[in-house]
Amino acid sequence: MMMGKEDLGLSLSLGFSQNNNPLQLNLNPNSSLSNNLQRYPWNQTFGPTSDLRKIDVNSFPSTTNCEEETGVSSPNSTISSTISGKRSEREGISGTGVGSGDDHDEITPDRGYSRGTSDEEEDGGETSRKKLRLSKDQSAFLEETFKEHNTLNPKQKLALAKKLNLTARQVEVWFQNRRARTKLKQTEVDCEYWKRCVEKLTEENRRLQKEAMELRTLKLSPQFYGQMTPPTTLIMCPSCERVAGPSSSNHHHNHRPVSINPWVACAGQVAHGLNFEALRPRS
DNA sequence: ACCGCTCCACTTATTACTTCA
DNA sequence: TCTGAAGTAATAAGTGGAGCG
Repeated sequence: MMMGKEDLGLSLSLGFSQNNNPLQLNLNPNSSLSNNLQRYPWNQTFGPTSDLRKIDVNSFPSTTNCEEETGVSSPNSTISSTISGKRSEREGISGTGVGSGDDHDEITPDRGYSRGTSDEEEDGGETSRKKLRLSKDQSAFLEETFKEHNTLNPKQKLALAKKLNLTARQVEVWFQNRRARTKLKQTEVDCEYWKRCVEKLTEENRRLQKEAMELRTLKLSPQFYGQMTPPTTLIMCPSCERVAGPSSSNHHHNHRPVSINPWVACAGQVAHGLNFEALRPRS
């Protein structure tokens, strides 16, 4: 809110149909992202043309093999990462990283950060975890990659990591967090949508209740009741589902009584003008 | 059954920023 | 106007569980 943060560039899908969204999020709990994407949709790693536009190289250590240097205690390695069981089991101890052929860039036990600066190294013995802030260029590149594919296969991950001078783990974490942010954002958008639906329905309900009350009043007053036309069956056009009064003989279709389903839209319209399409968030 | 891997949900820690006295 | 503490949002990273091959 008050942050001068760079825009995340969340080109979120604001619609519910997943057909026309650049960044669709499947909120169906039964379908995981990985399933949606058929695991690894982009069959290749980054082409040679996808260069690193202005990556802030100055903020990186000169070596590109930062991940291999990690046998030394990284200034950023933490208690939890050293003590921790699971993660080090997964990525560290085995040391095999991803099972791809890229043996150079495999994840190493400490998952050392790539931007260790001299002042950070001062507290080499420190156990508090230092948090890396990705540079703008790194973030931008990750963001663009994410726009194309929100998951990475191991090769792509490694290639991206190499490109950005990050560890594969950092790239992985970034993508995980990014997916989480996207999902959260989508949830917020959905929430807004349903809130507006409820408001609209409440309003409509109020209106109908008022109308019913008026009708009841009319019915109870004999002077009006006597003049009223007999109760009529609401007639709805089966094709366009518009309510047509019995007198509207000039309607373009044949009429027969059909139950009115207020939820069924006809050409974007819903009975009584309740149009939920209009409430749908747009991207 | 076990293993290695990835993903997600939840959480924590850190950083960058704003506000205010 | 400057300054430092407090508050806040964003986000990198840790952790554990589930699912899959």
